[in-house]
Amino acid sequence: MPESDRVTRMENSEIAAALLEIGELLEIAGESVFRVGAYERAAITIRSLSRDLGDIYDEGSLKALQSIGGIGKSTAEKIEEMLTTGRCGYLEELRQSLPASLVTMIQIPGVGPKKIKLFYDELGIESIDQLEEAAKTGGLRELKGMSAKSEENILKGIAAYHEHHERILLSDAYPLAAKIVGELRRHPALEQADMAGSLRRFRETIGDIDVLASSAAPEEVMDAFESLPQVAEVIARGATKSSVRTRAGLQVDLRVVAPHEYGAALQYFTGSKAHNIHLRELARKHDLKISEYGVFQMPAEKRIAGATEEEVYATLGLPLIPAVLREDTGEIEAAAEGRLPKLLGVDDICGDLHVHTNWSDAMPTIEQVAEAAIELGYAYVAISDHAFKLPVAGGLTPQQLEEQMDAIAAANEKYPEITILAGSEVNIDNDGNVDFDEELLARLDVVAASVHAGFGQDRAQITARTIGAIENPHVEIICHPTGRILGKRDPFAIDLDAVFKAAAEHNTALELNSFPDRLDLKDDYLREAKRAGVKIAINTDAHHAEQLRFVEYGVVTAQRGWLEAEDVINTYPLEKLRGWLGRGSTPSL
DNA sequence: GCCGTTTTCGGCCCGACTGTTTTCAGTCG
Repeated sequence: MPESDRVTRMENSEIAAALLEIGELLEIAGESVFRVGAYERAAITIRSLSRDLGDIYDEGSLKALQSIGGIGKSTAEKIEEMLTTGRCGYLEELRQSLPASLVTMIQIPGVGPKKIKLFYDELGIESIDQLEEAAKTGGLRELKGMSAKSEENILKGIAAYHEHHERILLSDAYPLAAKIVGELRRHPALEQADMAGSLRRFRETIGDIDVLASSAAPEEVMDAFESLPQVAEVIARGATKSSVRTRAGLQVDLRVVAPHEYGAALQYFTGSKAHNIHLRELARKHDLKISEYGVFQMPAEKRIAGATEEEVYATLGLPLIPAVLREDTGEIEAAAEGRLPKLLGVDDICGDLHVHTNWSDAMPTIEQVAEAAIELGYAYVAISDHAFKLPVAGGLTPQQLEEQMDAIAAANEKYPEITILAGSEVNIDNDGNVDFDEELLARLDVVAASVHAGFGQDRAQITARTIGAIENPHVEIICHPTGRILGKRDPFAIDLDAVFKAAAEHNTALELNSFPDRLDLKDDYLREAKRAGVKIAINTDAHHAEQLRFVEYGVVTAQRGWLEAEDVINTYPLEKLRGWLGRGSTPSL
């Protein structure tokens, strides 16, 4: 296919969005929940693909599309239409019968497809603003099943939507959740408490915080929970469950169960939804029923497990599946076949290969970086400041880089307990070349290269640039390969498949940037990279000494990508790392 | 709409809470 056509071709994210919208419109129209769910599942699957649907289609046409799990004939045909024409006739038809703006109302807490349909049919309401107006003027209470109370709740839901309809970063949610769990654990009536939900799975963004507790006195625990200083409002309260909204606008759900049910509840409450559905389907085939209360032998409903998660999985003949893997992307099959990965941990990390100092745009001195790295128990840390073609970040000139190498040599004298590596984060220009001449690059311990400009370039160009850097024998790591910033900037249109292939061939590592709003490469892509034989470097890109601790977010993301220690070059001891870098064992002084 | 070690048709995970319901629908996770 000529490049000019390729540029206009719909991308995975656009196709996924179209399928999701189809599902949402069908849901509002009152279609079967299974049909709706099929579109939703297809959209989720497509979002997690690292390969472009266009490439898959070019290679194997409709049949290749259908070989993707959850995509059948009908969806494959719609994808084909979108790829070849850039349009989806079925979606356009649906938009004729129902206004597309209705789908945004699904995001209002407490408002679902049935009510949206009701408001549209009876009152012609098509937008959140119109709904708000109707609720304020008492226009909804006349409708069947509605009252003044319902209007009040809808207004609350709209306020919550405006305040907080985007997911928040893992790094924002985690400390808050840890504090809440910590406070609950101090309560005398409490037996156990843990985070659950997407937070326990360490997803990169979090919709709400789920907390699970066990106690013989649930009322007391829920009272204590609702009295926490962070709580602004109690949304719902039942016998076992309490939902609150924090002052920051975040919803926190607490579920309190009996101690003997804790494992089943933790399993259920951790999710993901798709993992649980798959697990429960599997259970049914074994004449078992899994719920948050336990595992039951059917049809007698005899309870056979539930105190621990291990027990729950064991009833299906499975080992405990780590929470980070529970996304129904093959972990249940892998567990059954005894091939779950041996996930790496923070303790496996021996050093950080991408840290900035006050020589360029960051705060800490070389010495402060060294001390922070020593505190983390690292064997090495690489100073990789910006290079001169990025003047906005105070990039180092060749002269300054040489001076910095001397300063690093001096710091190595001062801190014998750690090896400070001389590195650089060079810029990949439009032709795939990088800063500094070969002689200078060769004298460094490690060179990392990044795309820092031209994010909007087309796929061919941005891919070619990156591959140019991968092929450069002096470049060992490609930093933040997709350039995304969560909530701010989309990934650029890079062909990761081609990048993985080149990186594997030239033995160039790709970075997992641990900055909480980057996490780039992301989990799904890490897994694809591993399959392609690519090595990963889990770096922080720290600009403050404290940010070296962001490595924890990188490690959990790596776990979600099924990575093992051997896949990650900075789990290697110094000599092995030097061997991999191919720069010999003589420090560059 | 998808899918198949009971099926190419007939299923599709399971339960809590709210509000307005006198037995349940809608929403949520």
